Amino acid sequence: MGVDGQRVVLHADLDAFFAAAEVRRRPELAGRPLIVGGRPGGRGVVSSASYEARRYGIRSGMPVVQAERLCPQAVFLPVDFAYYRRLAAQFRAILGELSALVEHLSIDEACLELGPAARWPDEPLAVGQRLRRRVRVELGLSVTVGIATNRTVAKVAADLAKPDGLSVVLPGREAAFLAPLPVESLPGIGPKAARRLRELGVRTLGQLAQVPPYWLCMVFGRRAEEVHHLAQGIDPRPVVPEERAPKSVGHERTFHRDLADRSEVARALRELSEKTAREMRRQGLLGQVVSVKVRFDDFTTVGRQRRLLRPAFDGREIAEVALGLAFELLAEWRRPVRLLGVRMSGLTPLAVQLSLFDPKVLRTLRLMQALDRLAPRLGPEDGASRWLGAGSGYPVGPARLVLPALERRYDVTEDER
DNA sequence: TCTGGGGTCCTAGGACCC
DNA sequence: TCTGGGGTCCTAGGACCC
Repeated sequence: MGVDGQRVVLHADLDAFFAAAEVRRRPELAGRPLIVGGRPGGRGVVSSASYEARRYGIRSGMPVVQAERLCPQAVFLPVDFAYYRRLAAQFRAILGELSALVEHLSIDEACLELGPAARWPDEPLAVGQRLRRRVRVELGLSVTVGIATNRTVAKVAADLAKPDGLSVVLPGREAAFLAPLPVESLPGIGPKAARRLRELGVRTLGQLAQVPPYWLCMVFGRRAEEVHHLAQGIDPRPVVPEERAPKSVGHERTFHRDLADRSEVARALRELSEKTAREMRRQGLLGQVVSVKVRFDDFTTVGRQRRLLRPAFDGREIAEVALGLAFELLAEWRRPVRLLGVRMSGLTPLAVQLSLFDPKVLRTLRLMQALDRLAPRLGPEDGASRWLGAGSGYPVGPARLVLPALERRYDVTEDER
C-alpha cells in the first residue's frame, strides 16, 4: 500500500480537444478564436471552442449562430471525428504505457490508477508530469491532470486546473477541497438537480455534505446516499479497464429546414436506419429493439419503441418498423419535423446468433458486410441496402452478381473480404 | 437566442402472471 | 361483489455526460 494505504487515481483530460486538434494540423490558427461544430448560419452547436474563443463567452453546447454573434471574426470548422479518433488512439497508447489500469471515459478523458505501492505524493506527481510532457511532445496537445485518492475528486481537481494544468488533492484533504465548490461541480449534478438544491438552500458541496442524507431522496432518489458520500469526497468506485459492450447504437439528424412531407420523413428514416444497421454490422452486433425519436418544430421531443420478433441486421427491416412508429407520432402531433433519430438496443453479439440463422440469411449478412466495407469507396450515401434487391424478406438482388466485379474494381483484398 | 449527436442510467406506470 | 401483493417485462420520458 502507498502512504496511509491510500489509492492513487489520475484523471487526464485533453484541453479543448477538437479545437486543439485542428490547431495542431493548421498551426497558422494558433492564438485565434476557433470554433469546431456546426456550420455557421446553420442549426448546429459548438462542439469545442479554443480558449481564445471562450474569452468571448463561447462555450460548447452553445448554438453556432449565437457564437457568431459573440465573435464574428472567429474561425469556424466542421467536426472531423475520424481525425480526432486517430489522435485519441495515440493518447490512449501513452496512457497504457503509464498504467495497466486505465479506464477510458470518453474520446478525450481517462482515469488511471497507480498500483497500491505508489507513494504519495512524489510518485503520482511524477507520473502526471511525465504524461503531460509526453502528450505535449508526441501529440502536440495539452492535457490537464487531476490527482487524488478517488476518481471523483481527481476529476474535479482536473476540471479546476484546466487548461494545461496539474492539480493534486492530498489524502485526507478531499472534503475540504470540495466544500467551497458549487454543487454542479460534482459530476452527476446537472442544471436541474442544482436548481432543486438551490431551492432547498444548498449551494456548495460543503452544504450538501452537511445535509441529512434522507433529505436528498427528494432530489436524487436511490442515488441520494451515493451523492451524499461523493460530496464528502468519498468514492470507492474502482477504475475498470475493460471495454464495455455498447447497450445501443443509433443515429439522429437535425434538418436544415423542418420537414412537412411524409416522403421526406420516410427517406430520412431509411437513411438513418441504414446507417444504424451498418454501424451494428461493423461492430458485429444484432439489435432487437427499434427506437424512433422525433423532434417537432416547437422542440417537443417524443419517442416510440418496438421489439422485433428476431434480432435484425438489415436496415430495410429496421426502417420498416421505424417508419410505422414515426408515422404514429406524426399522426398524433401533426407538426413539422425538426429532427429524426433511429436507435437500436437489445444488442447481442452476432457470433451468439449465427447458428440460429438459415444459411440464406447468413449469406445476405456476409454480402452486406462486404458492401459495408466497400461503401466508403462508393460514396457516403451508398449503403448495403441500395445494392440489394428491394424485394421482401432476404432475396439477394443484383449485388450478388455485381459484388465480385465491384471488389475487383475497388481492390478489396482477401483480408478485407 | 434558439437550442447537435453520440450515448448511459433512472423512474414510473401499465400489462400480465401467479 | 369487490377485490391483495409481488415480480417481470415493456414503454415513455427525462437527467446527465462529453
